[in-house]
Amino acid sequence: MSKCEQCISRQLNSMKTLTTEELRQVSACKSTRFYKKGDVIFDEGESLNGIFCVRSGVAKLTKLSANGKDHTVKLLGKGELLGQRSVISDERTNLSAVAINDIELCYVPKDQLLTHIQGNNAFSLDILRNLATDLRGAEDDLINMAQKSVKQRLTEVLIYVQNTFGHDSEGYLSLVLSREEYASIVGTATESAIRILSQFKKDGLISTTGKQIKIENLEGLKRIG
Amino acid sequence: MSKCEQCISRQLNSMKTLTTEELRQVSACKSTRFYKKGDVIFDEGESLNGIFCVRSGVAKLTKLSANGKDHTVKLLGKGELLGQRSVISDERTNLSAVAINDIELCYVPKDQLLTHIQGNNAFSLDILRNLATDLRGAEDDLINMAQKSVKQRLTEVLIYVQNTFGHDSEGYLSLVLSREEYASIVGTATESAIRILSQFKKDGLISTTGKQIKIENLEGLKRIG
DNA sequence: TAGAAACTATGATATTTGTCATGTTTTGAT
DNA sequence: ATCAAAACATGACAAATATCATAGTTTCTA
Repeated sequence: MSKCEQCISRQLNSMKTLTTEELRQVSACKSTRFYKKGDVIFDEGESLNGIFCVRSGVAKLTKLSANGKDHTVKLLGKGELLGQRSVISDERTNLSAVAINDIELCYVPKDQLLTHIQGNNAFSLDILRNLATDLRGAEDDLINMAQKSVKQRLTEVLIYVQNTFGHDSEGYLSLVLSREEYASIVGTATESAIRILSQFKKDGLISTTGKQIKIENLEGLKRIG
Repeated sequence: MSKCEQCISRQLNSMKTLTTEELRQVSACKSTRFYKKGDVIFDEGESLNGIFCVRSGVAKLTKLSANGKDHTVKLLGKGELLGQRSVISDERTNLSAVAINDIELCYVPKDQLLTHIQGNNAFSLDILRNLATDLRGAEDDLINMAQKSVKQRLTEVLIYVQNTFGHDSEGYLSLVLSREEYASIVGTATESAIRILSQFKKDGLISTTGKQIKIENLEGLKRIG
């Protein structure tokens, strides 16, 4: 099995502050897990005994609402950690994690995380900073949700997906999401998301080939947000 | 000036994990500040050189939107800390803090906070847990905003205000907010908030005397949320 | 305590968004 | 390659919410 010491993802999160010896310990007890598109990694209300680090693929954090739909709170790509919040505050998860495409995760047991938080101040400080940043992001999202229209929010998500996950040589967004998934992120009805994307096509802001989306006029989109 | 060692508010936040000696240090360099209703404690985009701890009164964190209205993200009462997020991640604030009524705050310089985070593991772990809890709260709020109606959100805010800040002997909510402030918390137009509260009155769920609000039928309200 | 300013109230109307229905296209498994 | 399932598309309509206008009430201050 591959070792944490050589893992590139590590550079992207708090693990980068661990010492060689600490990394060796993590490496020794971590396990790698594979999930297919649509697989549930953990469910809302579960107690986690460890955290997950994304090696490849993309996951989403979602919450089921009263009316049966679910809302996507966050997308997570390479290097990002799942479940650290629940493990740190020792609560059950308030969100489910689902694989958006085939995904490879490293699972690190809870006690490893907690031990190094206790023992390595740089590590805990880095996690502290990450949480602070996440919190700021959540506040910003909340305000967006409260103050912006569905069209504006969808625009921002398109730009975010391009910036975060990139596009292929032809310009199509590398991360392919269904209209339903876009709706779940934006917090609207699937039909509304479809309608707005159709309008964007007519306006020449985007083009599509099946589920694939290509941003044709980034500046035009930005003008909406 | 009063000392931190005897401060009751301390019990309510991470300061409770500081040692006697650490508390003495904090106490030695803290200052107490008074603000009147409506005063700005700090502004969106400011760099903070310290954090604030609420001794008495209530503050709100708000963000100005493009259309000139502002959205209230959080209310803060006795013992709660303002600005810790910005100080920890060493970023400018993304929110403004405003006094909702006359308020007394303790100001603790940044370096005190950071020194004790570095030096006292229990302290930094407690702040970590608090941030994790705040993050969960922000995620829950985001989902509420996305999935619930204005009426449901307003109901929840009324119940929250009663549970958090209590009511007087006659049952009126101790924290008096204008309809505009309720609208800003809920994320709606002031007229919508007024209309819904009027409806609640007609339905016997609440009663009002001027700006004062009294919950008459808690169960009825809960049935809406 | 009078008067101004702020706040509350409510109607009329416009806009945004959601829901339901129905048909077409794309995708993926055999 | 074919077929069923999933996803996309669009119209018609309903519901929720915002906006504008206007008037009454409360609060605060001089």
